[in-house]
Amino acid sequence: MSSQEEEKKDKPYKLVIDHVRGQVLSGNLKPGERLPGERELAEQLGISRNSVREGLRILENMGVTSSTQGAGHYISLNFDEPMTETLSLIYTMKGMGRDDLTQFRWCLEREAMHLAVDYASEQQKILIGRHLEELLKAETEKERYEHDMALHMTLIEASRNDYLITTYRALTNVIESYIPVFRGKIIEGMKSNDKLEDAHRMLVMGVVNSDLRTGLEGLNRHFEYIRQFRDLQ
Amino acid sequence: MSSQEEEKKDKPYKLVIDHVRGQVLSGNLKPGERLPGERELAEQLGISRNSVREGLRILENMGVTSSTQGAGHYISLNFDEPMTETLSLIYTMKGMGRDDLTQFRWCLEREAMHLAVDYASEQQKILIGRHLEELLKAETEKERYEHDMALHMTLIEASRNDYLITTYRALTNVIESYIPVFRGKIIEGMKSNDKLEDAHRMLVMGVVNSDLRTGLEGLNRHFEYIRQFRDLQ
DNA sequence: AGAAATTTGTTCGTATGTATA
DNA sequence: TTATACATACGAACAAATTTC
Repeated sequence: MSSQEEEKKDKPYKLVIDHVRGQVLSGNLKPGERLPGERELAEQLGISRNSVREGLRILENMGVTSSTQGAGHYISLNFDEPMTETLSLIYTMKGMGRDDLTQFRWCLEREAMHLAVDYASEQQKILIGRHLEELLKAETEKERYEHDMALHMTLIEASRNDYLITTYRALTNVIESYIPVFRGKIIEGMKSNDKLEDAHRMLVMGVVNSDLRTGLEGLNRHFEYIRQFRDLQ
Repeated sequence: MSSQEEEKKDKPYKLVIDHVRGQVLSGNLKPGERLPGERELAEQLGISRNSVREGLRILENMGVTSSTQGAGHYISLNFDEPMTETLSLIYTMKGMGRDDLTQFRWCLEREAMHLAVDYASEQQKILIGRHLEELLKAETEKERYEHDMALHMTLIEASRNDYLITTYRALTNVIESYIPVFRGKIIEGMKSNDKLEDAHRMLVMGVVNSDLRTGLEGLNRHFEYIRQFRDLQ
């Protein structure tokens, strides 16, 4: 017998997710507000408390809700971190290629540069300049890596586009999982290479001076340089 | 008292996620392969079966694993759909703005165009052409919307960049949740507007003829047109 | 301040349907 | 067909933290 055309009875835990999503989207449930108790939800949805918990765990893991023992479940106020973790786990699990990742980063940073020259705050301009200084005088691999990442992240944040920022954060997490591979190739190369330093200088100068042309040129040099290492691989 | 510096005892369900992630990343567990039974996992990790289930549910929801009653849990072979749902739920819940969304789509499609003129397969060229035809002769709002989406999705897929494709798929889902709002404004406007039709024609022509300049021009006209509706809002 | 009630955290037990040999 | 292993789902119990009175 075919078992495909049966009525698809959604699994109980999905009821919870849909219910909460609906409440949030309808504005009925706002950030910071408390959800009904697990037992009450179970009764409302006609499922067991265990199933309710499975659904709530998923929401918690995505960063939509957070729970405190003894208190209850709440709609999250700031759920960047768990969201980033979930996103990056998804990307990582899919096992996508590094070339695609680099290409995608390039794309996002280019867009960010377009926006950053218009929207970067004074504070962000100062910050990205500081990251550049730190990067140039860094002495250990780890320092270089961290200031490099911080510099690029500041560029992205200066775009003030939430999708851009969120997506890039997740990519950064994915890169971390590649580090054992990347480091030996790219970071080591960064050590004594003037080209990369110049690229970073131009990139930052573009943001600070709202000079799109210079910023994009720096970005291009930066990724052209990285691309070399791909070709050697 | 500060409660930040306590030993962070990971919640039981996180042990499951980390365990599976580790097994997948180490190559010890490959797509299609079966996980240990829930009871066995519970014993291995020293937690209860219910906690194991919570962790597995999260992985299932992200599309990393799938389970069949009676058989067991397996590493997914193709987990695009659940992954997309999770991604879009995250985006939706974060409640990001529509302007940011449009800006981000523009960015992704521009990059896709750059790649598509080089990498689009013959089949994809035929497909995107067909979507254009269908779009031009569509009569209902729903038809127009669906062919429009399919056309843009084909462009993205022609880029052959997994990150681009995955991210855009999620965005498409987010858009669906905006439809009640969008439809009255944009789709209605599409009905009798030649500018948008021309934009789509140029866009497709660019992909089919590997003509980057034309493709980008079509893309720009397309999004410039959409931008109008933002300003009116 | 303290006790009681409420709520989540975690586990165990059990009944049921499904897949597989 | 039968037997076994397994996931599914529910219910109950106790621990731990919080809130409330």
